[in-house]
Amino acid sequence: MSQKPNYNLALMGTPEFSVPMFESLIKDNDFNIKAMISQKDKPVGRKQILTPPAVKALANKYKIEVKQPDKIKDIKEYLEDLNLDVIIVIAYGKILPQSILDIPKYGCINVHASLLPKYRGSSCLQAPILFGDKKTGLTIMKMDAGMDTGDIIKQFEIELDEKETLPSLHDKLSLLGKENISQTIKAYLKGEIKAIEQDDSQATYVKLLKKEDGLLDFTEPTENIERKIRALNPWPGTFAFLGDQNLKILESQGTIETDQPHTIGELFFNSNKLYIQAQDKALEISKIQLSGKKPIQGQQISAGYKYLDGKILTKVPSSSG
RNA sequence: CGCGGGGUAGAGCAGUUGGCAGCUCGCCAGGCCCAUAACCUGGAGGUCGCAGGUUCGAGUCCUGCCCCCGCAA
Repeated sequence: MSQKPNYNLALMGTPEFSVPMFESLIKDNDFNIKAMISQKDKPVGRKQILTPPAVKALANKYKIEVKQPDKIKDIKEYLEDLNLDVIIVIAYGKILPQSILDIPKYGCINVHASLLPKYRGSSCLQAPILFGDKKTGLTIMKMDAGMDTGDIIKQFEIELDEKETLPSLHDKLSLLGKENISQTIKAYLKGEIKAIEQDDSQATYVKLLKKEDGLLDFTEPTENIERKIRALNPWPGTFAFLGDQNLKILESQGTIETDQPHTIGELFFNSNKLYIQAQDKALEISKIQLSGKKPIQGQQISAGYKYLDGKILTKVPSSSG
């Protein structure tokens, strides 16, 4: 097995999601990883500490050269000199121009966390939870100049759990990719798999999520709110306003039919559990965080926050608590 | 010096104009019950983040420091 690697690769990616898949490619002796390309270090947290992207630690571990260009075009010549067979792109965060896509001999291959052509775009992990889908998956595809429009090499499906959350789905798909990426790409490069065009008529798009997408509207059905809480935590988070302060709702449990009338958006306790009244039913809230406080859950809520009983959550801050 | 909230019993919180440190839960012991996350009785558990200052007296007022968190990114 002391063969020389068959293919020269460059890896492009940024967050934790890419790491297991990249590591699996790095460990494969058929691949020679020439470089890793990632977004620049970003300021993070209250103190704006410059933090490197997750893949950078991986690159350092395996002594792979890392480039973090302002603009991808800045490293065009660098990439051309690497004599690449293929570039693997996983959650890089930017759209690649045709001039870059053309560099590797076999083009660029992308791993996208949805069953394309469904959920093209940025929030493909959140979307299936948000819409209550039964299944989602990974698409490995050949990239073209459009956003997630390239020909499909192979897809892998998974079932969504009823309690699926963003982190749990993230980990499942990341692991699924880790197990399959290496052989799928090799099979494609050897010509054993033929990429198939996407059916554009079936395409749907999901936008990049913003902070305000996490604002909860209790005039919606309970079911929607419950999904939203599972789909949007920890980022961008789900919240509403309690007076002028921000109340994060981090986890919910089951729903109950309310015999007593409650106002929409009203918090109340029932058997020491906290509920929020939505359009049709009330939703049990099992983990919350108030501004300036740590997240608390379960019994601790009724222990210290009994005063929340009867308070109304609103979509806009108001001066009176 | 970006804005703001906070550190009090194992956990979550309250503590008015300075005057014996409290609440809910948990924990320990006992009781009740066919039974229980229910209920009753009793109990343990605190250097009130750290240091200094004002005062007859500081959780509370003043100064400095450490730590945690929300907004913003």
